[in-house]
Amino acid sequence: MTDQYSAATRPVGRALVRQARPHAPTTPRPETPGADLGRLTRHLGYLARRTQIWIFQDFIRTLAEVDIRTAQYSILIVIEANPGLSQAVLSQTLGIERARLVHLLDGLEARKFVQRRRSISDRRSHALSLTAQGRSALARIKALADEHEQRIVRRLGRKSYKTLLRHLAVFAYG
Amino acid sequence: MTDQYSAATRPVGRALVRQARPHAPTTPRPETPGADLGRLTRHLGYLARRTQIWIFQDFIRTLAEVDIRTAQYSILIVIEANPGLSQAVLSQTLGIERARLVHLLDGLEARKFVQRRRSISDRRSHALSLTAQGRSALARIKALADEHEQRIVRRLGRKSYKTLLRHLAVFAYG
DNA sequence: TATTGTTATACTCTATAACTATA
DNA sequence: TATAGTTATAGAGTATAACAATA
Repeated sequence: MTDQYSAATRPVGRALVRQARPHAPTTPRPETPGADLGRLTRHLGYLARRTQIWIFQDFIRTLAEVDIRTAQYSILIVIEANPGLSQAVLSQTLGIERARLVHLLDGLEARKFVQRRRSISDRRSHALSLTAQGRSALARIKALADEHEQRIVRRLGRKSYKTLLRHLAVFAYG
Repeated sequence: MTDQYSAATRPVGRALVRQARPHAPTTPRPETPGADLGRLTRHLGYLARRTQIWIFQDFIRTLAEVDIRTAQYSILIVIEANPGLSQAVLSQTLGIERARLVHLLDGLEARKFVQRRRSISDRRSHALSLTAQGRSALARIKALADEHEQRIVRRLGRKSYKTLLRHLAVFAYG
């Protein structure tokens, strides 16, 4: 499912609001809420959701120029770190449904960022790898992702940022 | 949009896996990933996303018996804290699109948890409030939500939990 | 029999536009 | 003109089932 406590996305830069891009942020802003949130502010899930939305909005805006969104980014990074891995393992690693992964990889393959080759050891599975073009694109993509991350660091302060990175790790691995 | 770095939901209790409930968790598990996540573990957005998914799964499972999901819960709580507020303000407060809010309120009204009355001051808007039945249901709902929250506290440890609550607040308000 | 990748379907949520009734 | 609530539609993401090829 991935339901929501609150939901929605947000415009930060005004230049991008009301843009042609489908699903670009335009919605009600989380900040300075018009009414009392009650006990929601005592739910970690609510805060995690608002945080995730805020960060993803910034990520998407920052990487709009290379037309890469979060799921695509995570796929490129994991393939880079594990060349030759199968779709099944990639699906398991990122928690993306294998059915959905098919379409995401179709898109990245059409853009010549990713290659699917038949595995020699198990001919049912595909060995995934980045193309030269994919590696080259990824350099720029990572630079933009770093820019994005630095914006978050500035927003939180380095100390708070580090603290969060450390304490949230339990949910992502280990 | 609300795109994703990684995505997906997860079964925690095995009893509920492969259940009839639509969109119940069944997907690949984040924990013990099969491959290297690379720099993803250094992105706060990735960690926030995995955290949100983990927590929402637990919330949905815990409140399945009262058939309340995260968005519905947040609406009930904010109406309770701000009786008489309008849909516009509720939308702004929670960051839920007003178009979507209409359907969510339709459902809660059909269950007699929520009431829409014409505002006297501005006849365009609705004054929202809980019904007696809604208040009574909310007592049970809150108890289950507290149970859920305590499970997160146990998972993280109270100190880590408190730290996260404090540091994530910046994204949700202020 | 079980797994890999694929296709298909249904449901949820997000983004937008257009409409009505009020202001 | 503008705003509140509503309706409708399209795009993204999630959950499932079923199928072909392979193990």
